[in-house]
Amino acid sequence: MPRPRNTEARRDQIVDALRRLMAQRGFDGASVASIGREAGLAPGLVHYHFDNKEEILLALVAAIEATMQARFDRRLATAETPWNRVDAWIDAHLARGDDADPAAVACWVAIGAEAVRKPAVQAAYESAVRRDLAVLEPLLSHVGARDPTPLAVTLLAAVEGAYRLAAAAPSAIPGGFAAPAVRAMARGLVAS
Amino acid sequence: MPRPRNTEARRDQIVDALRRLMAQRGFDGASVASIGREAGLAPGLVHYHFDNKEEILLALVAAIEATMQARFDRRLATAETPWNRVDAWIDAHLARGDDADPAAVACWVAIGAEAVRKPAVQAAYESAVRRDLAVLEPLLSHVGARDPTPLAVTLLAAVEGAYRLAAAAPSAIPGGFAAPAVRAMARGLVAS
Amino acid sequence: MPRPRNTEARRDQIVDALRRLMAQRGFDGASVASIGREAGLAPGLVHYHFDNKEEILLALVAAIEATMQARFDRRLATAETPWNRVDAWIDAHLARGDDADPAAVACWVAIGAEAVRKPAVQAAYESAVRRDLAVLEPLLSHVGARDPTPLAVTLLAAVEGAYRLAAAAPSAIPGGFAAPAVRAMARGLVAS
Amino acid sequence: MPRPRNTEARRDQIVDALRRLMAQRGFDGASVASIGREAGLAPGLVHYHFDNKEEILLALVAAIEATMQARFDRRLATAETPWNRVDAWIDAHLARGDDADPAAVACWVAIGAEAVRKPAVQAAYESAVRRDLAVLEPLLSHVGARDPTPLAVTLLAAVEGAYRLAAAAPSAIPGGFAAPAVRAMARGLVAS
DNA sequence: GATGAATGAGACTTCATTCAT
DNA sequence: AATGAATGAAGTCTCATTCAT
Repeated sequence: MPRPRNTEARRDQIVDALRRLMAQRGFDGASVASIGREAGLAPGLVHYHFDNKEEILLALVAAIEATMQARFDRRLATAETPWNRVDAWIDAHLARGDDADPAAVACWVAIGAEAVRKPAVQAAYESAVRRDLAVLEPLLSHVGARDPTPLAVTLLAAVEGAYRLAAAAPSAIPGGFAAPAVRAMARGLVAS
Repeated sequence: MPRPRNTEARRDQIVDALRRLMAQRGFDGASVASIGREAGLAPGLVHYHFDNKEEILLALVAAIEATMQARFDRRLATAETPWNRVDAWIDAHLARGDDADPAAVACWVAIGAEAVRKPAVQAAYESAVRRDLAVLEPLLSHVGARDPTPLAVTLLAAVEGAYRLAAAAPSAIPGGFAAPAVRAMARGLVAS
Repeated sequence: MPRPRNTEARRDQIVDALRRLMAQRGFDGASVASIGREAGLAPGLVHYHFDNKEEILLALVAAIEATMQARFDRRLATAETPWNRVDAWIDAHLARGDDADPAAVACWVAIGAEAVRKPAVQAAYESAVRRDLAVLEPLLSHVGARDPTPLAVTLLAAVEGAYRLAAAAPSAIPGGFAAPAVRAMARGLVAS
Repeated sequence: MPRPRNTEARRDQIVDALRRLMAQRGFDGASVASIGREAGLAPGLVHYHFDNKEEILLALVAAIEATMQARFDRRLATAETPWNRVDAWIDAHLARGDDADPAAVACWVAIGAEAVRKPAVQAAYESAVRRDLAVLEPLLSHVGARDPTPLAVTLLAAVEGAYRLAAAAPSAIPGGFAAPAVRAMARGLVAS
């Protein structure tokens, strides 16, 4: 009578624990033991489900990306005009609402820093960036952008920078500035 | 006949060593021992000149900020029109040239991540952000921006995001896109 | 099939190692590494079972106190008169015999010194003192002491001082003087 | 033109700084640098006047002993009867008044602990004990003690124990109990 | 699958002591 | 005498990872 598999559930628990811890303490600050504790698991179990700590981080990158994709899909479903679709992309990334996830934003900032020095994380981060740009570029073409690539990169840069400012300098910037500002920016760029 | 003080020089050496190491390995990856080695100093000497590792990081934040300020001042001296001055600000942050400092960019990305969880670093980072905005806002007013604050924040976000993409996803984005893109963005935003 | 817990046994091993080392070298002289070595454990294991070095010291205070209590209980069982019981208390603390523990005496001297500057140790030491006095006072009442509190404190002071002299100035005082001297002292004090 | 000697004054400054620091932090807790700072001297100067840290401690033992001797001499000068002289000895050690020195008491407790493991300190401590006993024994003879040595040791033990309790368990014992209690004890012992 | 102990390297930091000036 | 930098060993503690059960 084999014991029922629960690997997937366990992995999710662990990844979620890392998300919570990393948002507050960064990656190095989240010890494997603390991850286990946060997930309600015995210390040794973490390494049963993941080969090493970096694997958990990579799984977290994928999880955050998937969440973001889902947010965009929900908004895209009700978008009717080409500009609505661009706004859906912007809002999926920046709007504050029920499905906003400040912990994920803080994690994403930390993930970017890890990507600088860990090749595997850099690869995952770059894939995420590429996929995001691949989604955005056609939307920009449909609102009339002639050379959508640099435009998309610029919008993404603004998004990533807004994350950083929100997470790392919250009291130096006005709250909620990002989504409308980037919408305006998109229009300005397309017009020019 | 007291030994002459050399603390300032030593501190600079140490801060510079951290800059080099942190660009490749992040803050946690740069051990105090490795900083001493990189600076060519005996292990115990680092803690003679700095109380703890975080102090070195704070000194590095100040140093990078000062460097940036100097780059801007150099460009401002030759700027003749209001838009020249805005471009001077953008180029000081983003242009690639003799005085570009990729290591500082990578450090800055790591510094933002540390700011999320270390109050003292957050305070230093926020101060830097505030000072940068205080420089930029009047420049934007002079090119006709009516509400310069959110505009300045948006430009700064784009700059910070460009740093992140350049450091963490270099092969996913075109090199050198940032300065011209942000110039265009500034014009589009002011016009709208 | 979880690994069986052995924390209690390990903690005892560690506390015992500290007892041996501290008797010769004091608390600061007993490094955590040397404690692990003395206990026959891997270096990192000490901090798995104790959060920090002070915790080991507190456990040692409790262990020494328990040993002393057991010595007293053994003697009390055969004491028949009220004065026998007072003598049982004195001998439990001072008599030299099979169950004497010179290492514990040396440790106790060091513990008193640590108590001066470490609040947690002071609290533990004060508790031990209070419990000891609470045991002694009724015994003194039964031999006719009218105001037993200062009397008990004085006897305890003599005991603590005898420890100090025995451990710190062994060749300046006659060996074995303490128990009979304190017995005589008790009689003299009660009579006066 | 040789610079005027000030070695003695400097040594006193340093010893006094150790007295203050050691009372709060113990011997290991008083770093040479902190001693220099407390004395208002440059760090390197401490080792110019003392070969090593232990030498400072030995000088402190001598200083405390001398202070105690002076307190006794002052009281002895006004003592008229043999019991007055015994009381002068007790009060010099225990009475609380203008010339009481709680810091010295705390230091003395720490010194006893150091004596357990440092031969040179043990030697100094034993000398002090011997000298103290050599002063006390004749006084006890004059009040009629037949075998003054164990009696003197017992009184000294009570004094040393009172120091310990006062410094390490201040709130567990009544303040000011010691001097009268030891006076009573002396009378009880001599009578028995 | 799960548990919790075990391992050993390495992190930051403190410090007594020495030395150049 | 005096100053303050320099040295290098050692200390406490953390941690990713492995292992026995």
